[in-house]
Amino acid sequence: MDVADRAGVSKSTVSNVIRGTAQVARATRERVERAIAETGYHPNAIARSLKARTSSAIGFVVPDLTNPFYAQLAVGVERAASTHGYAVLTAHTECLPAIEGDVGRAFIERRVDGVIIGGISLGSTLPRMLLDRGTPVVLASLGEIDDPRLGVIDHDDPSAMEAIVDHLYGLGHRRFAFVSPQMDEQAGERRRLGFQKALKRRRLTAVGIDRATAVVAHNDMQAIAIIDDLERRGRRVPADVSVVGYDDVPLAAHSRVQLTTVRSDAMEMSRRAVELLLAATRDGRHVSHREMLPNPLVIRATTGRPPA
Amino acid sequence: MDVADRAGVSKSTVSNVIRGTAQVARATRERVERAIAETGYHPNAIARSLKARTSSAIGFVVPDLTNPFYAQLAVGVERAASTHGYAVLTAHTECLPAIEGDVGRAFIERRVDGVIIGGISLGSTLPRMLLDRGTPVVLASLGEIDDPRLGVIDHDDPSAMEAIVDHLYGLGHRRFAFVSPQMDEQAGERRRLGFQKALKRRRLTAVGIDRATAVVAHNDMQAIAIIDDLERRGRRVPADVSVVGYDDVPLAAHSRVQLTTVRSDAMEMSRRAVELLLAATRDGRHVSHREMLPNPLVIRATTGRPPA
DNA sequence: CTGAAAGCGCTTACAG
DNA sequence: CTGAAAGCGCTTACAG
Repeated sequence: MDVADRAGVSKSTVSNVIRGTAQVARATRERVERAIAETGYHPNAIARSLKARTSSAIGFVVPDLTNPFYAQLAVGVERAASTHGYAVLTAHTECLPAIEGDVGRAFIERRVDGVIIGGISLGSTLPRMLLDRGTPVVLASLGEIDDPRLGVIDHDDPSAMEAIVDHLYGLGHRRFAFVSPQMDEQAGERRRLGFQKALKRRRLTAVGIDRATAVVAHNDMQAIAIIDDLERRGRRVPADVSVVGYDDVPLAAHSRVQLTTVRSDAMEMSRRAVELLLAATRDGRHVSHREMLPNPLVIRATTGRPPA
Repeated sequence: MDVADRAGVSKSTVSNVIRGTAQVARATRERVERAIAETGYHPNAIARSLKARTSSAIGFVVPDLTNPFYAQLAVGVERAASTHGYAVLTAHTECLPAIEGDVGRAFIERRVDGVIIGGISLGSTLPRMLLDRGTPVVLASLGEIDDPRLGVIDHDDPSAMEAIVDHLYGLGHRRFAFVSPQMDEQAGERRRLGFQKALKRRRLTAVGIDRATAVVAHNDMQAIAIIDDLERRGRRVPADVSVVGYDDVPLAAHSRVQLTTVRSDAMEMSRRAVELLLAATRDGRHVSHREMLPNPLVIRATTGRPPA
């Protein structure tokens, strides 16, 4: 109204020039533009959202931003979303069901147009809660949850685990341990299962970490923490124990780390996730689409022959 | 309206029971609550925001989420904000002025109730842009920008730099180099200045990294990258070159890294930042308050005597 | 204790 | 080409 008064027009006209859609006489438009500049007016996105019934915001739920893999996912999501004019509400859950519930409620109340989930607790009800309200959701990197409405961008964890075990077995290892994530993560379960299947195929069963000559971690950050722990207790990596991670975070390639791991492309993953999500949002439907990204084994210097 | 019809009351009454503020007869309240449960109704926060003229959202701008220090800052901000019922809009700027401008505009249009800035470009106009519109802002960890309306939670970078140089000088180093951040960060400048002052006090001037026996990096991630680079080129740390970081990210304590650095407490920093910001928001004023957090030197294994 | 009315700041047919 | 009117889904005095 302030701008309208100053330009001597109605607020409809101001709206028309701002959105640039309707026909507005040149002189009128210029007067309005001048008034906008003079008043430093910025349209109120909240009012626009209320009317439009879309928030132009998406939710992003992540267990732990402190893990560089998730941080990269967050960066990718934010970058892709903002390119399309969407804001992103980030929620840090630590895979705690109570927090996941709160987050779901908050996202629903704020009417996010869609949600990208980077990781959730085992058996989480969050996706269904959202889906049932008509909010599209895509899962990035956390395994199949069985709902056809979901979008899923994922890796082939079982194959990756097979490749890891194959590599280690070829080196001569026979005593393997798997280290699950600290958090009760959905994805953890699937990797562990893949690992066990790969062992079974070779008529092996997992042993405790202290008896193992090869330790497979759920992700890189954990592998790096395990190396720290082993070395503090006087065991050398890889001379005494081989360690394998998962994700290929930037640090994994560092000269002091040189972690053998599985490469995943968080940037590409999040880019695709946003793309699929926004397409669904535009069409007012669920994503209902799944795709796999390649995740090759990267052999570096934390794996070697077992001690004789 | 749906809930109201089902409960046979007006929407005013529904509103009253939801907000729990006005007096509502027991029987009526129960009918309404039942109707809410049956319909799975969730209030529309957008409409509420429009009416209330507050979004219950804060903005968080960060140069690079991939840096664990910033990731921790983000976690702390999100955790503290959600505790108070605020959502956080995260924006990743890479210290690019163009992006900072876009972010500022987006935050203003979305009417965030305040913004926390973890890092911005040198000479950024973002804080003023926000402040001038009446949006409170607090700067975390990036040095003083001269505006009394700002909230500032910071470290004493000059003292930390003095402590670093003192440590190195005591070890016998005389040829120092400083490595600025890749991004054109505000904070980088101040640390560099502190570093130079500390050298000057000892009648020294900085040399290039290849001639230095002691390298001081703007932050840990950079220090870690420098170690990688040096070691790939055959120089040993600390036998040939000492390296010091800044931040004390979790990784700095790792057995394979053991980085000498300056401790900062991102969690505490962000907690305080949110606290100050929300207090200002509630009172409809700017923060206008600054405080320093301690940042002691942590001596680990990347610093030692210079080669003879 | 309950509800009708006004208003938050926009957008969007529609009439002129 | 321009503006009056209705409506998005809430909240909030205020009357009854």
